[in-house]
Amino acid sequence: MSSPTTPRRGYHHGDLRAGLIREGIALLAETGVAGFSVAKVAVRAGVSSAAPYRHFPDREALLAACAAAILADITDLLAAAAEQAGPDPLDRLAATAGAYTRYVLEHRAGIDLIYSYEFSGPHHPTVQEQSRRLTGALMDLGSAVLPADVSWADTADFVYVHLSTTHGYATLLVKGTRPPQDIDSHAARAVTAARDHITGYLQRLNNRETA
Amino acid sequence: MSSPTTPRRGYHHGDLRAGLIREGIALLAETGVAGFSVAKVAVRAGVSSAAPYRHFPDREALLAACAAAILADITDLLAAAAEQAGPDPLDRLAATAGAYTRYVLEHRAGIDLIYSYEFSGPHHPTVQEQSRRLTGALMDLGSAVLPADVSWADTADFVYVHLSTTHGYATLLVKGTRPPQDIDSHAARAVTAARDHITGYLQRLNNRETA
DNA sequence: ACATAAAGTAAGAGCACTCTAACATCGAGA
DNA sequence: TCTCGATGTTAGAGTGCTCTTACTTTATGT
Repeated sequence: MSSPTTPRRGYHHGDLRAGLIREGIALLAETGVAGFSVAKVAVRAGVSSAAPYRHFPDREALLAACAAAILADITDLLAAAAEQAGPDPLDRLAATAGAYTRYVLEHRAGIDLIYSYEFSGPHHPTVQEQSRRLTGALMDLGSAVLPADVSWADTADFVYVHLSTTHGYATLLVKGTRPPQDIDSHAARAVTAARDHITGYLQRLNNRETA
Repeated sequence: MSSPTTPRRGYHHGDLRAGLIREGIALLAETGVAGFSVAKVAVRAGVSSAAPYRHFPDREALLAACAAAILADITDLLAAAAEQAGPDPLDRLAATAGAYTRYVLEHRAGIDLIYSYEFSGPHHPTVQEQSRRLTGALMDLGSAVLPADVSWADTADFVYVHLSTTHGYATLLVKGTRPPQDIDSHAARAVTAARDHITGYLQRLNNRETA
């Protein structure tokens, strides 16, 4: 095996499958799901419009592969951000909001995809698996924040709202109804918003116990 | 069931413009922006595929009209929910989260549109105006919750996060990665999440002042 | 060396959609 | 009543996309 990163040296591409996913994600970032087409991805990857069908049975399979790749990237980034945030559980969970926001701002519309398609169904097991990885990671971080006696279902709700808050904030930012600022500033605001939600949640738990 | 729209009385439709918008919103709810087409909307409204072009210059104009109508509906619903919530400002703002969630769950994917297109630009003044109406209403409710000395910019941030949280929660629900429950229950959770964020935000303000 | 499979290409059938052009019908005012 | 503008209709040109078929090129194992 010689260098595996040879981009299109001759008739064969080298690693077209990975190239298509990469260009697919880039196209999604620019045009959203609505503007996605196998033909455009093929052009971007520098191959004929029939070539992708050697690697994916149809358009939906390529979309699913992109969705799975995005989910995997996000999960890795969130885990890394939590790791970098130090030992405090609240810091760790809140940090994921910053990483998520950063990713969404950098990859723009691609995010719609991972929730938008019916990829949650058993028809796309790869996406489903990556989705579970993401929620699993968040559940670990979330349960570390909450008192030990909080049920699994309540933890799931809590984590779900945390993800929702972050996702909503980041996606609305992308759509650009707000004055644009640098990514760092946006990410910091997302972390603050996440902290506010977490402390509000904990305070409510506390009030309930002392009542 | 030939008419969710006004039944045509003869050759002429009666109010095709409004019918197209209504069916456009319904189609968006079913297929999302990706599945939207003028032709399909025309079929749903019971007219030929050329008829819409008497009322809208092109596909984008019809989409914009749908977006504006959705925004107007949401704004009215949020205002009504706040009114019904009573006098307490926190109750009033939190109630908008429930109304928003309810609307999104009932209209499903249509929500993507109002943020997704570049309708924020000056090219679509109607959408822009409805968008301002929505944020204006939220700003009123938001500033009533916060202490009087909070700046306009900080209030805007606060309101933005409130909307983001709600939007994210509702849209993730629609995409259905969670076990489905009745709308009331989801709306109630959205209100709780909004309250958590609001109290967390207020607590942070308080801590800052007493520091 | 050579058969074979994997991975590309060119060409095109078939389809849905956008939008235009020319014509038909209806309602309303002179 | 009669005409005219608004609002429908049918027909179709043009575009772009998905996916198939048949062919070409390259990598690889024996």
